[in-house]
Amino acid sequence: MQDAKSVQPTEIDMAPPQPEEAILRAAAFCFSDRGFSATSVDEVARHMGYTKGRIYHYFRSKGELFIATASFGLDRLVEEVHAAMQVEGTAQQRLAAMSHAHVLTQIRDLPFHRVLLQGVTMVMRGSTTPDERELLDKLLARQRAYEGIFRAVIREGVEQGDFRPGNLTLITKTLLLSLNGACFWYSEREDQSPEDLSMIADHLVGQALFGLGERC
Amino acid sequence: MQDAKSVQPTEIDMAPPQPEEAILRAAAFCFSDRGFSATSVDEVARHMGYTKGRIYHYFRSKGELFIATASFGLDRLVEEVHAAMQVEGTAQQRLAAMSHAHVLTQIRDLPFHRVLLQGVTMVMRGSTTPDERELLDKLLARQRAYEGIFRAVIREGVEQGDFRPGNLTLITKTLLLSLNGACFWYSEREDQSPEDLSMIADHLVGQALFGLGERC
DNA sequence: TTGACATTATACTGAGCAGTATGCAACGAA
DNA sequence: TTCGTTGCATACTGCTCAGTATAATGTCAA
Repeated sequence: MQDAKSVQPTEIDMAPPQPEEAILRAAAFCFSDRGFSATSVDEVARHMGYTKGRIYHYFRSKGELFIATASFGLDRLVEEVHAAMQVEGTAQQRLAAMSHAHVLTQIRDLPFHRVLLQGVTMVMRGSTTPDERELLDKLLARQRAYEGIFRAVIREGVEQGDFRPGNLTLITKTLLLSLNGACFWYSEREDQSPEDLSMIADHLVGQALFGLGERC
Repeated sequence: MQDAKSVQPTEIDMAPPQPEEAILRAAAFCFSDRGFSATSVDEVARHMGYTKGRIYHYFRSKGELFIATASFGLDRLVEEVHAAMQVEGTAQQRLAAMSHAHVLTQIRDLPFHRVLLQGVTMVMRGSTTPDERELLDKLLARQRAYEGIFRAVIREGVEQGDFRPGNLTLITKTLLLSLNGACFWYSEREDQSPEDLSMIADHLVGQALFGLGERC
């Protein structure tokens, strides 16, 4: 019927066409649920209704799978926040837009972002191959760069008198931690309409930005 | 020389007199460093220069050890914050004192509090004996109660017009998460004099309380 | 001195798991 | 049709680890 070949399936449809992404989703679910060490590769495979062979066909090790999963989450954040920071306005307004995008992106694909936070740093001490080590370093560098985007905008806001001055690193880290709240306490319960989610995001952004001492 | 028996060794001296506490400290270090699942009981024992036998003499399982470790941290928080909330003054002043105590207590025994946060909830899904389950439930209940103390004071502050109103649960969770920042990014580097620590605590408390919209 | 109990080490067992080897089916190209 | 290649499943291996059994040592009381 449809010419399946002509339409490169770029985005997420009902069934993920790329096996890689299906694996990543299963991995995100399991890793975020039980942690890296407590999750077995067999478990991830079973969660998709497949077996280990499939995973090791696409990923070289459990560690690589973990890093790829976290990386996937970070990709989404970078995309969305980069888009959001293009809005015109004061540093404060841009920071608000970025924060909003950050929270909404996180909530949309919560498992990935839980994995990303789950101590990419802590979880994989030692016991990593050089290959994994390299991937991990790249991921950490990108994470720092992501944080740097926020820091730059905050600095601008401080210089423009929108925010009160202070230790920029501490300010940034505290802001982002507040924004990450959903990763810690959010659980998809009954209702949770898109409006609810937006409300939660509004609240988080509001309290986090208030913490910067905006427009007082 | 000294009559060792007459002086019940209540507090932490150079060498912890209670084997339980020595074990808890080693466990806190290891668990916070590599996570629950990735830490073996042998590792904890080696970290003290002892062997597994010692640990299993005092704790019935690895899970119980983990819960006891987290519990120990929570005990300290409850003690200190209860003391701090006795200060006279507005709700805002009491909350500030409590927050300060919270942060300083955390930094003083960081490994314990990292364990406490390390997803007491997430880390131990399934695979727990009924005994462990019961201990875990008690711990979680106490954790909720601890959060409740903060919520009560915040509510009071809102009623007195010190803080802007909003979803009390979200406000409380965001406040505490901000205060917990040190558990995520603090690393004991070179200097770190008591003054530095106090400065960090001041900053965290300041930004977190500002987020409540105090005295605007 | 003896016996009961507390404390710790050592040795062992069984289970779970990461990673590998191999086989097999489907598919496209020659 | 045949052959190579991709995409998986199945079976196996070696290791790590929680928990246990046992023994050795110390301590205190009678």
